[in-house]
Amino acid sequence: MINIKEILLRLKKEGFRSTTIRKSILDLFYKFKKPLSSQDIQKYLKQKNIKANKTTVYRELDFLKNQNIIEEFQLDDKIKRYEILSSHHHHTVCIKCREIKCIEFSKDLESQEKEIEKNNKFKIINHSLEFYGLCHACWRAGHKCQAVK
Amino acid sequence: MINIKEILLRLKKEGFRSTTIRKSILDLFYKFKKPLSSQDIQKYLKQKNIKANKTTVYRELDFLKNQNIIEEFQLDDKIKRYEILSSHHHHTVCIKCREIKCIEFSKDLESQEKEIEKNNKFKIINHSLEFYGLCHACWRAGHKCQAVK
DNA sequence: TGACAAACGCAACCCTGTTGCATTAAGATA
DNA sequence: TATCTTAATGCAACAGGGTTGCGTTTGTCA
Repeated sequence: MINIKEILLRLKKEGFRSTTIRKSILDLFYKFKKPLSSQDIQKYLKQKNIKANKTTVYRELDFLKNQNIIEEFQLDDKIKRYEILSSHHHHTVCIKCREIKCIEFSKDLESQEKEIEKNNKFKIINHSLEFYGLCHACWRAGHKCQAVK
Repeated sequence: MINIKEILLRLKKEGFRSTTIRKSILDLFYKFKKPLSSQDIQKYLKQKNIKANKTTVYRELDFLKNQNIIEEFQLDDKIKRYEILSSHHHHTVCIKCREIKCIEFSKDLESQEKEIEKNNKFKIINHSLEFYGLCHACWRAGHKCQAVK
């Protein structure tokens, strides 16, 4: 995984600038190592006393996506989330506290995908696979108070 | 798969009514046999000259979901989609024309899920798995004009 | 046929995300 | 270091999916 300096250098070579907001957003992705939404980022920047208009954040995320630095994906809500572009992986999502984690998932679906392509005359380019359930804390809490939405 | 009459009878027993809009929306799900969004339904109802306010459609979808008649899911956009609650399955989504199809997918992920649960201290309740790519028509068109977003 | 609550329509609203345009500032060049 | 170009930013207004409050309509049952 390349670091922030390398990213900024690469961008500089292509005529893009190294700004406070750009650096801070990259910092957040490297610090949290988990999917972040525009709202997450706006919140964290505010905490760090970095002023950034929401438009700027949306545009920066779009920019980083187009530069293949981060990737965008969707969970079971209407919020776009982003994370540093890395090897293909999946997520667990707690349906109670909404904690999202990246997980290892060795099993590849390649042979299945070939079959699907054949049976459905469909060229698969990528797939999304997310697991919804309860994180450890919510699972234990659930045992006590039972009600889980 | 139970039919519309049975559904309406069950609802009636629980004190819910059999209205034009409710019947029409169920008709659409049975007719199209594929995921529908609120917008899809509003469009089709209009075509059939059935007046239905968008609020009513949203509320009816929510109602049918709560009655475990349809289920809600999310793809890679901000639109909620619904389909008749049936056996667990997955979808192919054409990234060009946005055609969505339900597919057979025999391979179950159970053993993988057990491993994920153990490794991540996470209780899996369900998962989503969708395949994105090109349908037959778009794939062929792509061969001619090449550019695929 | 009247009464009651489920179903409905309408307007106003919320939230995530986008667009147009004027302003600011990074960083290359003189 | 001053100047210049244009990437980056802020602001206001907007777009689209979805929700809420509330008054009205209508299905159903006694």
